[in-house]
Amino acid sequence: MRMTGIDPYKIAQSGQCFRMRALADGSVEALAGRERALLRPVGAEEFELECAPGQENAWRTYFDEALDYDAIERDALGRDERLARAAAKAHGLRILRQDPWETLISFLISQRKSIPAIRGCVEKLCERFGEKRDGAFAFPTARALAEAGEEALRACGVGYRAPYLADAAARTLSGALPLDEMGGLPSEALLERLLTVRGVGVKVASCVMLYGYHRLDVCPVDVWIERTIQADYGGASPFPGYGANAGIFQQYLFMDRGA
DNA sequence: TCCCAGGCGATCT
DNA sequence: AGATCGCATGGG
Repeated sequence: MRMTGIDPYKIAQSGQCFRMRALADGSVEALAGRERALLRPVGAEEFELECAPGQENAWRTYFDEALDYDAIERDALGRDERLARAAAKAHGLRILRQDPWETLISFLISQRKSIPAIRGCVEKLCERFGEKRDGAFAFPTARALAEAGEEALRACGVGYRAPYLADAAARTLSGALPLDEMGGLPSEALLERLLTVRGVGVKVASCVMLYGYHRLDVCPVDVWIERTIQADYGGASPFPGYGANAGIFQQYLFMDRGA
C-alpha cells in the first residue's frame, strides 16, 4: 500500500508518539497497539507501507489520511509570522489517531521527562509486559499493567509515576474508566473524566484528547509552548484565536521549539 | 556536580 | 483561589 504527502520522519520526531523511529536503511518503523508497520521511501513524499494482512485501512486511519492537511497548513500560513514559519517546517506532519489507553499511559510517563527518557520507559514497559508479536512487543494491556504491580512498573524507570500507572490500569480494567466509550463524550466532559485519573492534570489530559481522541482544537501547553508564548507572543497565548486547528498548530510550534 | 525534562499533587497563605 | 515545593530518574 502506498501513502503520499506525509513525512513519517517528522511524525516520529514530533513527540506525539514514542514508538516510531527511523531505521538505518531510511525506512520508518511504526508500532501501535499490537501492530507493526514499516514505511519505505519510494519517491518524493511517497512511502510504501508494509503491514500485517488486513491492517491497511487501520494504518490509513492511524495516519489520518482522510484529513486535508494542505488546507490546514494554508490556514496556518495565513495566521501570524511565527506560526507560518513553524508550519512551513512541519509540512507532512500528521496528528496520529492513537489509542486512548496507549496515549494515556505514555503521557502519564511524560511528565518531567525528556522525550528520549519517555521512549526508554515505554519501550521497557512493552518489553516486560507486552505480548511478543512478529519481532516486536505489543503495548501492554490494562490487565498486564494492573497485574504487574507498582514495584515492577517502577523498575521500568517511571519513578514516582508508578502508582499513577497502576491506578490508571486498575480503573481501566475494572471498567471505572471506559476509555473507548469516552470517545463519545463532548470535550468538556471528556476532560473532566480524564482529570479523575491520578497523575493526570490539564496538560496530560490535553495530550490524551489531542493524540488519543483526535480533538484537534485542544491545545496542550507544556514548558516549551509556554516559553514560545512568552518569547514570541509577548505572553499572550495565540491559541484561543486559532480555533478548530489550535491543537495542530500547537504541534507545529512544539516541533519548532527553541527556534 | 548541576540542571533540566511535553507536570502534578500536597500544602501553605 | 493563587503561589510554592517536592518528586524519581536519566541525559547533557
